[in-house]
Amino acid sequence: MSLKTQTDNTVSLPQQNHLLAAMSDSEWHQWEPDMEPVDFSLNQVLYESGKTPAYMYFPTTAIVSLLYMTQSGSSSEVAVIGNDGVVGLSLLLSGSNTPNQALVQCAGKGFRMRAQAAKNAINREGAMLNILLRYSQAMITQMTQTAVCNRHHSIDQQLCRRLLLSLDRLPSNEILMTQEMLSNMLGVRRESVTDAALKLQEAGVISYKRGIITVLDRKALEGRSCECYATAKNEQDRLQKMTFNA
Amino acid sequence: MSLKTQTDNTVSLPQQNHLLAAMSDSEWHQWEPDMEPVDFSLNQVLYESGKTPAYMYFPTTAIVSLLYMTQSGSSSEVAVIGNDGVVGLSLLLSGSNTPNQALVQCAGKGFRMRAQAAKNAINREGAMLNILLRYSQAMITQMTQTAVCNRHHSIDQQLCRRLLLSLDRLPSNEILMTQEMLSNMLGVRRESVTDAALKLQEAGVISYKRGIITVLDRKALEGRSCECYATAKNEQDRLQKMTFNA
DNA sequence: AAGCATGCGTGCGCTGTCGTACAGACAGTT
DNA sequence: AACTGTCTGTACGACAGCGCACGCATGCTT
Repeated sequence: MSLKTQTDNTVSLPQQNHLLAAMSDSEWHQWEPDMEPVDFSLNQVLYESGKTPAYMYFPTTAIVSLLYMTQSGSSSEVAVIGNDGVVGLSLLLSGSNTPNQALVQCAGKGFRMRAQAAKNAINREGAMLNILLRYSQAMITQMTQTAVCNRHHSIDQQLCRRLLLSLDRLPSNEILMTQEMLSNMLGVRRESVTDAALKLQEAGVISYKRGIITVLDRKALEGRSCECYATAKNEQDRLQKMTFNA
Repeated sequence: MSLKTQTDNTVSLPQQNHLLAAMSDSEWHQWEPDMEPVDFSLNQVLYESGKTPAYMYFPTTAIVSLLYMTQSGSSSEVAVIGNDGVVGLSLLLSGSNTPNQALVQCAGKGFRMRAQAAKNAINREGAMLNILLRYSQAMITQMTQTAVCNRHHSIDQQLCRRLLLSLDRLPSNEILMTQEMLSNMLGVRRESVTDAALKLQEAGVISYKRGIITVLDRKALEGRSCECYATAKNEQDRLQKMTFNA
């Protein structure tokens, strides 16, 4: 794996994560002592399927995806989490494991908090509980959309949607992602991704170069993507707005 | 629609719903005044996509499915809710709407509570909050599994899975469901359901008769279904056990 | 500068599912 | 007993996506 392995020495601020940013100062001071900065490296596994997460993770520049592995070895991504969310919701919802794997899709920074500390913090019943509940709703929306998309839309459309999901969580228009990674996320053959990506490239929407995708025309990407992208994004934005107006 | 339209005069008890049954007596007494019995009729819409649910519904003998409609008019079921759960989780998670429709798939009884009363009750911070949170986790598992299943498994397998989901929530081995209803839930053509159902019938697993499916060999159904059924069920059982041991 | 692993492009036959169109069977109604 | 709407079965061409098997290009390594 040779995709940009340089270490990033810049500092990341907690407020870059939307959920942490939504906390009041006073509540944040309660959380802060238990919160530590972390570097996420590409393909790092944050937790395995069936195991209880040891931490709750709040990405700032990193992107994590929740992958489900089938018995036959193929995989599918069911949710994408960036600086808009948190990894380890099951600690809030059940204090226990989930049947999927959390994999770092884009190296970067973030913060984490030990499972027990997170549970304690949530139980202090501050505003964070509601913030996390609303995020759970956004997560459910995303999963719903994934299910529907898997049933009804073409690989071409799904690729566009997936690229937009990454794009929304990145500062630039450059996505570091091989076609093989994309195929694992979409749950399709690598060759199918090649085909779809070629179409996009020929149309001048993206340019692809050994694991580096540059998005040239975002509007076109949105146009070619299925409704799923817009629907999930609208819902996410709506819930986020509620959080900041609370 | 002529599938058994007789009115059922038997009484249904709140405890038939697993979530209500898990409440302590003292907490139940706080909820009881706001809880009213309801009859769910076949194809009744409990809430529309995009609207805020007016009630939280706790089915006892009825079965409700959450359907997502695509722009092109096709639909897909993303979750099934029977006496094991509650319809209207978004009232807990965001106090607001969800992008799907709740449709009664099997007429029956249950209880309901006005949205505001439900929110108030939850905010009293009894054990019910945790019960509902755990159920949210089960719901997420079910949706995850639906997404994966839609991607990787055949219609034959999915039909088996779907029949088991109904079977688990019904007292008998008879399911009242036309092939058209099944096709709407699975998000496939009605003819594809016919094909799959014929295979099952020829193998002696079910017998099909104008909207009445009789399951003859449940084990065989489980064997022919994909892993998704077992996975989701195990997780659901695990969470339910946690609830009752709490 | 050569070597090698990784990532991408291509071809081909196969199968599952779709779209469409229609025919037969059953149940409730008059 | 005939009628009508609903539910189920059948047929066939089209095609998206799969599995497999290559070949080529690129960029890091030594």
